[in-house]
Parts: sequence; C-alpha cells; structure tokens
Amino acid sequence: MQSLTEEQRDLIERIGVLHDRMGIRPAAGRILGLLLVSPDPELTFDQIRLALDLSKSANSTALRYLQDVGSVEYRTRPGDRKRYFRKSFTDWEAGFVQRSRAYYGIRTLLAEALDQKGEGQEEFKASLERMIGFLTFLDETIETAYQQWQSTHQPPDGDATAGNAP
Amino acid sequence: MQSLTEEQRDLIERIGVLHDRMGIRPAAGRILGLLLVSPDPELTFDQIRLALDLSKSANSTALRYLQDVGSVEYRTRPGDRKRYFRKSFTDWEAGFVQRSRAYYGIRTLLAEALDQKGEGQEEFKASLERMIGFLTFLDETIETAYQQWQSTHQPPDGDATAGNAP
DNA sequence: CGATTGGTTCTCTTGTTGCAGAACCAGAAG
DNA sequence: CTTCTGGTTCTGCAACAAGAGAACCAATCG
Repeated sequence: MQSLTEEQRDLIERIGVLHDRMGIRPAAGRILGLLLVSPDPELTFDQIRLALDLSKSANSTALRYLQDVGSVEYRTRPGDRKRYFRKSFTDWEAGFVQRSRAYYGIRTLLAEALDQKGEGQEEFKASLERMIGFLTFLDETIETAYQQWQSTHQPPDGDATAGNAP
Repeated sequence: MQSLTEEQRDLIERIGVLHDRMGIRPAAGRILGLLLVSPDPELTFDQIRLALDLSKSANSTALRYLQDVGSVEYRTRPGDRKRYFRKSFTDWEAGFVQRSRAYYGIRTLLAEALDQKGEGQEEFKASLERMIGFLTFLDETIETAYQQWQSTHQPPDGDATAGNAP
C-alpha cells in the first residue's frame, strides 16, 4: 500500500474526530476515515493496523463493531486467507434517515409531558405544543423527502453489498 | 412544591436517559425532565436539588451548563434572593435545526475525500457522490422546511426570553 | 459587627472508556 | 506432528467523566 500524504492523514483524523463526537470510538472513526480516503479501497487487517498505528486488539474490536453496525464489510480472495475490508455503502440512506429521525424521540416524551399536565400553565403548554408540532412537521418532511429521493434515485444495483452509516 | 407522582418521576427519568444518550450528563438531563414535567414550571435551586436528590455542586454545575446552552433560564422576584429556574423555549426551533444540520458536517469531509482522489475507484467515487448528493438534498429539505415553518408560525411574541434545546 | 441564606468552586472518590500487550485459537503449510 | 499466519479474546492500566462533600463567597438580616 502506497503511504498516505500528509493531507490524507489529516483528513482521516478529522473524519475520526467527527465520528468521535457522534459517540463512535476514536479507533473506529479513524478506520472509517482511512477506508474513505485510502487510494486503495480494500485494505487488509494489517494494512489498517499499520496505517493507523493501532494494536491488533483495538483494530479487531473496532472492525467488528463497524461490521455489526453495517458501516464496513469484508471480502476474501481465492487462495488468500486475508480479509479485505472496505467501506460499505449499501442501504446507507435508510440507516441515516432512521438515525436522523430517532433524534425526534424526544417528541413522544414531550407529548407525554404535555398530556400529563392538568389545568394551568397555559403558556407553558402552548410552548410545548409548539415544540411538538415543529418536531412532527420536521419528521414528516424528512420522511417525505426520503421517499421522494428513493423514487428518483434508484440504487445503481451493481455489486450491492450490505451496510449503513459513514 | 407538591411532590411528584410515580408516573411523573418515571417520565423525568426517561427524559433524562434520552438526553444522556445525546451526550448530556445525567443530572442535566433530569433537570430538563423535571422542568418539563413539574406542575410548577418555575423551581428554585433547592427545589430542584431536593426533587432530584442532587448535591449542591452537581445541581449548580448542571444548571450553569443548561443556561450556557440556552435550555434553561432563571427569573428573580422582587425582595427575594432566590432564583427561579425554568425551561427556556425561545428560539428553540432555530437551535434544533442548527444542531440537526450540524449532523451533516460529514458532507464536507466526504466532499474533501472525493476530490482528493485521482483516477480509478470509479465505483467507489460514485457511491461517495451519491452519499454527498443525498446529504445535500436532505440538508436543503430541512432548511426549506424550517423557513416554511417560520413563515406560517409566527412566534406568539409574548414574554420571549432566550434559549435553545429540550 | 456576626449569623444566615443562596449559590459557586475545589478536591477527592468512584465508575467507565479506550486501548495495548499477551495469551489464545483455527486453518494452512511443511 | 510442528510452525506460521491472520485474527480474536482476555487482562490490566491510564485517562477521563460525574458527582459528593466541604470550603468558600457575597448579599442580607439582626
């Protein structure tokens, strides 16, 4: 594997940080970065390990996690015991939209809070209602938009694999 | 302060957990829950402390954080040294949309990854482009939806205060 | 002045996270 | 069989986060 430029390494780190802040552990975030940026889109366990200076255990654990959540997959090659890991793109949109909408989980709880209230606090209840209305609106908008996207962008149904998020 | 029902306490905890999972510390999440659920929408430092069984330090720190991010504010009353904390709703939508769109920060990095690539990896680049396209589309959708909401739902411009997220 | 109230900040404890290192395991090769 | 290769699992440690308790500070009251 040709070694990476300074710029590429930096980009990988920034992708790592971004995932970090979404609650994904650093090593996994960097692996995603590497697989996105690498000139070779299929890397072996050891190539990843060396490129990112990770221990075998950290690498193995992170890779397993990424496969579990569908962000990464691997292929094998005949007569070769190594695994070739790569970023998975399949079904990425669906997963993204789902996580995106999960963000609106608060709406349910706000609704509970609202109808658990009795008389009084009219202003407060109005604000709550407004929040709930807005969340509902956004949620519906996203759902509609997603369907629209799906219908206009048929997946290029090539060697589709299986996967999820960035 | 009238004490809370079992149901209310439970709802507060669930609101707490939800915030927890969004990276907000437990004590702060529960305070938000309490302020949303409480029959009295304005609570003093000590009422919060006692209702949630928090130490003064934990309470103080969490409240400060919540004020910093604009989710909570306080009022005072003439001839009373206490602070009356309450949930802030002002500008909540804007903050929510902003955080929501920050989620798309990955798009910038994906674009960098894409145009940092040279020849080859055509399939991979196509997938990347598709991701970027989708993120752009969603982002624009949300922005448009937000503007639409704004124009149809003028804020009730009452005693507006200052604030942000749930 | 000293005592009380309302809240803040400092220090220490506990629990959790993220990872390295080493032991481990399965399949292939000799 | 032994040895090597590719990867997984276990153990232990360092760094960090969350919060309790106590010391502290400022304003008010007597």
